[in-house]
Amino acid sequence: MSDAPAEKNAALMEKIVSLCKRRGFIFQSAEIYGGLNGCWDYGPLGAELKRNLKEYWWRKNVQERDDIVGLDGSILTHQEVLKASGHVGGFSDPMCDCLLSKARLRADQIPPQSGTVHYFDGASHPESGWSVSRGYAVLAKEGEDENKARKTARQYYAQFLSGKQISPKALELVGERTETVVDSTRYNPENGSLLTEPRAFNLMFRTHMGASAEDGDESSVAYLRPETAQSIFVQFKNVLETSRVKLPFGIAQIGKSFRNEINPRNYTFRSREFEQMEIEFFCRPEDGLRLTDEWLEARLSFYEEIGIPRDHLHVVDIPDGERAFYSQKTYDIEYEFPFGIQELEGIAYRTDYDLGVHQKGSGKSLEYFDEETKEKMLPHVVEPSAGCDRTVLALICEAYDEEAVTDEKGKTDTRVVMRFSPRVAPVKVGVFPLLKNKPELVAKAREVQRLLAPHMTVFYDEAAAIGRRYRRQDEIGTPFCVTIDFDTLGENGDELRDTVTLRERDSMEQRRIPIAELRGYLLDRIA
RNA sequence: GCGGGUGUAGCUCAGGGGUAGAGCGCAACCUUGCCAAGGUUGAUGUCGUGAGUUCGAAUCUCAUCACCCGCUCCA
Repeated sequence: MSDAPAEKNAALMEKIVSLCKRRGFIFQSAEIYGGLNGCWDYGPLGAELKRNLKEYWWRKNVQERDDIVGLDGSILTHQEVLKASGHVGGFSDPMCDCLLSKARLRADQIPPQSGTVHYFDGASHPESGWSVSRGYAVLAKEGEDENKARKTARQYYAQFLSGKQISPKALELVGERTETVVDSTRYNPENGSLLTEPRAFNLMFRTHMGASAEDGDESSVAYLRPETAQSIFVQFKNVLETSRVKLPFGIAQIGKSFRNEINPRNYTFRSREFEQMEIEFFCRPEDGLRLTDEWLEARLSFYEEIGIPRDHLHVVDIPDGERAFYSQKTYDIEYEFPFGIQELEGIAYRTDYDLGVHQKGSGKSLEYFDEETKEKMLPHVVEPSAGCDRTVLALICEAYDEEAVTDEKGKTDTRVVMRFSPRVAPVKVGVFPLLKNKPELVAKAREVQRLLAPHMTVFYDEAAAIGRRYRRQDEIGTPFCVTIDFDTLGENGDELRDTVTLRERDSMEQRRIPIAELRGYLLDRIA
């Protein structure tokens, strides 16, 4: 694969990041203090965009359905919840790094090895007077040449030469001694090099409840939730008893989750603090697989409705062996980001695993009683789990467009347009007086602003030339602009009195519309 | 976590041991006029942060933080 498209995409991503900052969509968290790794803040426009996404998701999935109810659970999570769910035990993998090759290995996957360990204190190069003092060890497996271990050690010490023209072969090893070991996992099977101590990568944020809790007080430990799903399972019984819902039904939640990602990357895509939009849809076991397919379709339609076309999405049917052990079916919905095809949402049929572990963990029955069949059963669950910030980023990437426009004089320039669906666009309409030094125009424009503001996000702008104001709105994706001119005031006849210019973002076309029709016209197009 | 790169005005970037630069943008004013128009005026920086070297550091050295690329990781 040529790297030209990759460079082009990196440049595109940089333009998007730059626009997001310049126009107030996304800022780096704590920027004036040097930034906080993996954390981002949404500026005025980003906040509107994200709210529009969340509100539309909630409206479609909760308010417009009678089989899904909402929940807003606490972020601080009881440690027993996450022990039962498997996060406390299974959410951290001890890792070792090879001191020589820098390869990273899972500590629990290193095969035990036996042989002779050669320890060294350091190395020197007598001719130049260079030396390094640093402990190191190499395992020579049974039957292996011990000179190979020394060669490996010289390669290790050679990395400290920092640019000096000295061959590793010319290094003298210092303080060699040997020891026989059996079934050690401290050495890289590939090259015998010593590994770093295994370090646990706990991906959960741990904290202590209570202002006077001590760090060592295990009973005070709580976690910031790594997913919103757990509070849904834990509150399953309460929702069931208070909502009069019957299978199949869902519980939906939008909220922040936290994961100590080893390496946050790709702008807001992999953040340490992020927002999820999750549904746990409970059902009978026999309906699980069918509902998983239905949810996939429903979710693909949703993305289409917010302006992400289906042909920019990829559905991955996660094969056997790659799914979580409790899942019988998992689809990933991926989007073509400039930095690669990456996951937006996972739709997983999780069987009765979650309710099962919490029933066991809490000792409380989470069974559902079916009035018709008189049977008690543990519901299965299908989980459409969407990344809110990832979807916002996808909306931004999808909307970004550069268009060459040629004016009457034949001069060409580039118009940057965020082609947001009007449904999610942070600002719905810009309202401008043609000239700001004419009080009548300003007064009329303010009147139009007041007329529309209760119904949609309006941006009033009187600064600079009218063309510039249009372009400014293009860059933040405002789908419509309204300009009040002297015709509006009736200077050119009663026919045009109280009409305005309505300019459409994508086509740049203008039409004349009476102020009285404005509200209805716009509302029809932004719903 | 490793390797490489970057960090100077809101943005894009130039500069380089001796008073901080450009373009664009931004703000104000003028213009009866609709696609980044023209004119006049103006503001903006701990040169990422901290230490060291130096008479003097944005510039050299070290550390640190953040971002980007590649590995790695991603229940």
